[in-house]
Amino acid sequence: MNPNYLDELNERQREAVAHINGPLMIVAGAGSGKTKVLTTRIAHLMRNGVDSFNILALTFTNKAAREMKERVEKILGGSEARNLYIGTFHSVFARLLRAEAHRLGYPNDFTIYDTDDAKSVIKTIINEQNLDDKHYKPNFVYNRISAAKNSLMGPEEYQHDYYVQQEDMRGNRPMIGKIYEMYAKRCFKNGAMDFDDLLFKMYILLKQFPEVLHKYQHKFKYIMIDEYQDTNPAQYEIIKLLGAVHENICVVGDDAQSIYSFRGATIQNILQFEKDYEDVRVVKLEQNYRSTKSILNVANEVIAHNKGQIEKALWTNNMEGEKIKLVRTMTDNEEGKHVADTIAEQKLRNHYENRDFAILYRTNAQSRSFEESLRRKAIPYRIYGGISFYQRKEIKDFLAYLRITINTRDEESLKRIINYPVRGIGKTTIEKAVIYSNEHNITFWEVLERAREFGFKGGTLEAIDGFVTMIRSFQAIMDKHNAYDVAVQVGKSTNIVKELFNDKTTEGLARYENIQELLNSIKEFTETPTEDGELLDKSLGSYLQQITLLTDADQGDDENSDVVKLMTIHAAKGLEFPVVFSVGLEENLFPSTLSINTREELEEERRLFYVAITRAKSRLWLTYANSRYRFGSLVQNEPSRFLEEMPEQFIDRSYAGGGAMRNTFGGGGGLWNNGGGNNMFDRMQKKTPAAAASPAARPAPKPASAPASTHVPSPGFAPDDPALMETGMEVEHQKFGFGTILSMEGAPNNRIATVVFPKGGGEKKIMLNYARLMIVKK
DNA sequence: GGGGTCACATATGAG
DNA sequence: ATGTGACCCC
Repeated sequence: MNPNYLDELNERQREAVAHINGPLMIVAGAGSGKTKVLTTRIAHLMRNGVDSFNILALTFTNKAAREMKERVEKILGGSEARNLYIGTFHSVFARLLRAEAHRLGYPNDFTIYDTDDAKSVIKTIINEQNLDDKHYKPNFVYNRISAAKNSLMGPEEYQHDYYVQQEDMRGNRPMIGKIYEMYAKRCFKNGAMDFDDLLFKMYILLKQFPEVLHKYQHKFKYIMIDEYQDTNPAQYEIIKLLGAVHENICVVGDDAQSIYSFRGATIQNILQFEKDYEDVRVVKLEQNYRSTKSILNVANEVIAHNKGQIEKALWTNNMEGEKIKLVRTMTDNEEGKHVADTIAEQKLRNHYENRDFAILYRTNAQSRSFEESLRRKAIPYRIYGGISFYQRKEIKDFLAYLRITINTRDEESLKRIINYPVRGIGKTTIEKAVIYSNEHNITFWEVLERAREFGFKGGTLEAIDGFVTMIRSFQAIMDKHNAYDVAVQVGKSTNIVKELFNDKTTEGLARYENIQELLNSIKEFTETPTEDGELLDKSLGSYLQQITLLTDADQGDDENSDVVKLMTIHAAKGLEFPVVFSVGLEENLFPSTLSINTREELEEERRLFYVAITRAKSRLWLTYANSRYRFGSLVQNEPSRFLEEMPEQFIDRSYAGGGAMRNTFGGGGGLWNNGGGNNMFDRMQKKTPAAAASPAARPAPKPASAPASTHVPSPGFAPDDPALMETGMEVEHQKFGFGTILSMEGAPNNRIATVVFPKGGGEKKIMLNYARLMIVKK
């Protein structure tokens, strides 16, 4: 380690790094070298005799954790760094829970449910309870439950909390407490925890088992928390418990960047930190190393509109830089076009590369117009966020096999795949099994294991037994081999890989590629050394545990790819880019209609805008459109109120036609007459590139979906009796054409044939009772 | 089972 | 505009 590492820091940074014992709060403004301070501090602790095993550092994103790990490794070397506990709240707690789960009655290889899994369970319960899912929307119920857990409120407390009950009564949803209770029971029965449980159960574990608390209090003598302004009450209490003995808690945060209240975060945690502990040392990092003076001045003035902040003054030695460019366009499509044009122009003029640009928006749905315009100009880009790879159906299906192999209690996964690929276990069978499992208070899986005992017969029994045998064979592999070996076998035994390979439609091809990508990533997992302390555990269990906690943003972000980045502002927190486009600055969109009802909500939107501005290093564009498509119809929006909060001298409005001023007269339809009476608009419109050149206003036509191979039935086509069909026969189908029966399954009176149609899309499962097949050759 | 049609809701943000 | 869930047919 460079012995002069302290010299590379400014005075404030050094003060923070050098503080070893006792509570410390680092108020770190945007771009003030926060990560550098955190990593250097870890090195400094160790240099002063702290054992690497005793340090815990918690972040919010995998990305932040990875960056911290890498930088600490660079300072310390890999072997020492490996002992540190650095990770996200969720992943670290998942790991600790995995070690202690048995105390809570959970299997150690418990399954982690993502949001979709959780909502699916909730939906099942709502239906079981015969509640109207239009009124009890799974999404809404999920959010209530999530909020409860984040405030450490269990089902009991929820149902007895006066205030909460009042709220549910007002919305006429008195059953949410009951649903919560059943949901918690179901998750427990399934051996599953959702994201919020990783915090909630962690708290319960520490609270109920003093010996566990004691153990970790003494293990983690030094605790560091990144993005402290985004912690929720559950995280807050856990930190408090863990740090209670040594009080060596170092929190780093910026109240101006608190943007996660929807996840239960309370800005109060950081505002109150000084009152939580005795003798809190507060260090403020106020020098910004990232942005130009123009950018920083605009950011500072915007955020000054919020009340009740920790007092600080962010400044920079960087040069003044260009003014912030404000752009108005007519529609969202023109907005996209303008941004793409500007990127092309800036690449030429200022020698930027694609990777220097980021387009930041308020909602994921806004990405579309930018994708189109970038594609049309052949500018490579990548979208972060949105539907994650792991949420794709085929991926979830495949993972469900792996999950079941690890944890047979997981009914959610079991139901997903019990009849995928089709094996003749239909709705009736599943419903029966659910009833038996409830009656005998055993798991769904146990019903399947004892299928004969429960009276399943014939083809159904055969199918169930076959399924059970197959899963057991996976378990046998799992006991001796790594995650990849199991996955390969799953692909083979279930026929999923082959089936997708034979599907030659565009979607089928994409699905096949996704599965291949999944298999590759599992392979990669087993072949690269694990970074976090859990050394070289390449088991299936270890793989599954981390996979659910990955986000799209964590996927192969290779530094070499030269692409424009598109993401939400939330996803951009903690990142920086030479050139930023903050787009869609319109009322109803940013600030969002859903977040302007209270001062707190509006202030959070403003902080979000602040985050957007402060991502930019040297150039910043702010854009908005007069009208945009929403739900297929055009809606008009006024410019965002935030645009009025910026200091004029740092803003270049020449592309905005003065339209940034809101209509102060309150007259209807003022969009075209506003701007405080200036007549710039007509002149400026002509200068707008978007208005000047649009030779091809039509979007490129979408590629026609793969032409379905249309089969014309033979002249004398007449379906034959299903009872006559046997394996090996050649048959004709009205649509799929000629094919050969490969195999048969299912009960005698409900047989399912696997038929390969060389010209009709490969292998198909055909239910003989319904499909009309003609025997061509026996 | 699977493919088609139609109605309908749907979209803040994310581990 | 796009995705889904219910419903119907073969």
